[in-house]
Amino acid sequence: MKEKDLRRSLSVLPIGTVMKLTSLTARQIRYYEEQGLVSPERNDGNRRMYSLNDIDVILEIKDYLDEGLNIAKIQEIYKKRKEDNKNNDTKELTDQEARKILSDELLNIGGLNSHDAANNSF
Amino acid sequence: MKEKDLRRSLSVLPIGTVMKLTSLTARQIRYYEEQGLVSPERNDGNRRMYSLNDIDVILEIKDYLDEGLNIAKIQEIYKKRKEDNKNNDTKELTDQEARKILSDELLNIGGLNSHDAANNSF
DNA sequence: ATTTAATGTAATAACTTCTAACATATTATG
DNA sequence: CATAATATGTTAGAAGTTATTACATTAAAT
Repeated sequence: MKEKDLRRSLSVLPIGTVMKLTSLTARQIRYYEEQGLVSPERNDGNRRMYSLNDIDVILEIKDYLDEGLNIAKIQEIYKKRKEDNKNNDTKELTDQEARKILSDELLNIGGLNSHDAANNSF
Repeated sequence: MKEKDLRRSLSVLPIGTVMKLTSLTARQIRYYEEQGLVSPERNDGNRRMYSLNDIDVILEIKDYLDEGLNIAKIQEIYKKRKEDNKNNDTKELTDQEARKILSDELLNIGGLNSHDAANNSF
């Protein structure tokens, strides 16, 4: 399920959309970024562009805050989570996976646009 | 597979994103709309907002044009397709489906925002 | 009583999109 | 061939959206 991951990490949503999807204000969303909890990409005009993964993170932050955690605690959670992932990333990448990745890279030279992009369902 | 359909029909992408994703100009994208081939929603500020389904349609239009079809032909294709769907929509909705829909409606009172929305993966 | 944390608000600049109109290039048709 | 139609380009001005920065405010912690 590689394409799904791709989809979910495409940065295509402007902050206004994120506001609607999360019921947060722009101020809040930017503040969480300021605190290192999200890192949206920027388009050529310096506008923040969010991915579905970003949305998930933001909704999670919202939940934690609703539960009474403060930003500092949430930062700890994410730091810990990142370390846990480190202990997986290196192990996960082997054999079949490596072949798959190589193959994907070869197939995707030229970027998102060939006709196949359509059938990727985005 | 109801949530996926929901996701795919959420109108959250501004035209700039659609341009990047399709390699088309704003002029082209608006022209296809003018010709009745796509119907993006509008946000409160009258900006077009596209869904993933819209993107698929637009990419399909692009393909047809590349293959040498003109807009008129493409319009016919979509008209025919719409009629075919009519002969399914009424048949498809039965039994299990109906129960599922009812249940979904009950669970979703209040809209997109409750905590569950996060776990819906958007 | 203060400080800190999270969010609100305001101002200004820059970016993005909208509509409408006219231009152009390519294809179709008499 | 000449003309009409199709698809797209370009431009201009208005309006919507987002960015940054700074100051204000409310609630919680010390």
